[in-house]
Amino acid sequence: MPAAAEPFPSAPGAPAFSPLYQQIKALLLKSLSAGEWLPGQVIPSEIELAARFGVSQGTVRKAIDEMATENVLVRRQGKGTFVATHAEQETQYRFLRLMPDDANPDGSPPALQRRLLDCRRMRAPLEVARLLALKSGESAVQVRRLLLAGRDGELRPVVLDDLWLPGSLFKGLTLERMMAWRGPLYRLFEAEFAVHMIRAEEKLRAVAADADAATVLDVPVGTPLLSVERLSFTYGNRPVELRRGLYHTANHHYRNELS
Amino acid sequence: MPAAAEPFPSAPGAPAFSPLYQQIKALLLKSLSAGEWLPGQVIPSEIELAARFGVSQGTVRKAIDEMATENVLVRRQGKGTFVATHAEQETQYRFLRLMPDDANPDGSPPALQRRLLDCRRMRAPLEVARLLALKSGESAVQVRRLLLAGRDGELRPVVLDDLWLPGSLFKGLTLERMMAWRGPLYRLFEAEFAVHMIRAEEKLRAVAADADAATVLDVPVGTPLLSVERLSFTYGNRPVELRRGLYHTANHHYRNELS
DNA sequence: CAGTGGTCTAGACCACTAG
DNA sequence: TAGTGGTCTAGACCACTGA
Repeated sequence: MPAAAEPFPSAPGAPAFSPLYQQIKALLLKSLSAGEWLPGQVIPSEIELAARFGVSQGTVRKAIDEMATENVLVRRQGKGTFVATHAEQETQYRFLRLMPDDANPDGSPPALQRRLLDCRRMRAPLEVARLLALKSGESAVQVRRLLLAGRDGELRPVVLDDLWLPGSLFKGLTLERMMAWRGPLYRLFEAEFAVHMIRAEEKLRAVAADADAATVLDVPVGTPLLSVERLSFTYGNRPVELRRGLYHTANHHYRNELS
Repeated sequence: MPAAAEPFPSAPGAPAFSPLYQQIKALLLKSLSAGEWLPGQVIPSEIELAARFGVSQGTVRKAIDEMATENVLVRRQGKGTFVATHAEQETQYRFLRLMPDDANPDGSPPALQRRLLDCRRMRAPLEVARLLALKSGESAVQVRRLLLAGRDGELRPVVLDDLWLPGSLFKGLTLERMMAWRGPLYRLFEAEFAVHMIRAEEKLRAVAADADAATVLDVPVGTPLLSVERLSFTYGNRPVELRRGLYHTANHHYRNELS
């Protein structure tokens, strides 16, 4: 048995009186945000972690259990515990709650096509800077894109998204880079910019399509659209993306579960 | 120690090969739906339950843990484990995600007033019967009500709700009964009709206000409204309420968390 | 087959609540 | 003080994966 770390008689920088498994959880999150284990990769086994931290396997297990229910880690029996990613095909878009009206619950993924419209760097607008916790004057990357659904072979626009990202974190991000990418944008962000979205808060509203949105979404001006304002966070509750989506909900809806 | 039940070598009606704690969970749910413990009441201690079911405390604990994260039970250290209810003031409306735009996250409750508009019994419309799993021709109760928010002392309508309930479950439900009730409707349903909503599925859309909704909500015809269609379930995944809400989202929004 | 997570147990001690 | 849930441990065995 290695000369494992002390069971934290007085934890380093931690709240000092939190349960052991919470301290373990914090340490695991630290390793995750430090990039010790990348999205999609296995983390060490429970036994190894228990030895490393000098606690019992049960305590490590409880820490991992919580992180698994938070969708930060994914357990796979017989294989190991993995860092959650936005790459898995089962949940094509992990954060997109849009469903076709005719889909059976928990059925097939929406199967959407993406069309990138714009990507530019700018000084972050005041509101964007505030929500992303940027200093005034810092740069932001703005991306505009469209999602289209196949309707009897013909594609119809369904979602118009405007994204703002902290310029400092997304240095090499260009339209070309995104156009060449297959798969979810969040996966690109993980792979190329080491920015991993783990949580998001959304505010939903009904709004009327303005001239701009109406043109892009191919609907009459004034059409009711579902406005979805999303603030996404990475490890440590750091906001790293602001997104405003306009959903045309004629043949789709936003699905939610309450309990 | 009582002559506790066998550890279910071959479970009675259960899936037979599920983990013990899942069987315990099923048994607890059976007791809950049978009304052995009512919303707001304490259930027996973990030690008692362990004895009753003939398993270890840890196994009961794991069953209760899951039911607590599903918001079916609520643990309170030092006091016991309680059946969840819609009565608690902290979560005034447990299933209502509406928030004032100016509220700080996780802040004060919306503080809404209720105005009941209508309550009638009828043969369930086809679509309602289908979603509530009623036989054709069965009766349903329809309720229409308004929620209003205080805007500088003056009340403005924010939500128009239409509810459909299975007539067989809500025999004595009248407009007068509801008007006399203080507190959430779901609490009334628990207390008077033994119907406890534990889970719901919602479908959200943006729609234009028709003449009817426009009048009641005091907005121009065509105003974009957030349509929230909710199907609520009680124990055993039994659908017991269909609700269609129209939210005026000029000064409020629907808040959601993703992970 | 070895290694992983998943289940289950038994027992110790802590933290909180209430009489 | 007694009773509750909360934490932590150590060890046994099972179920699944992949070489």
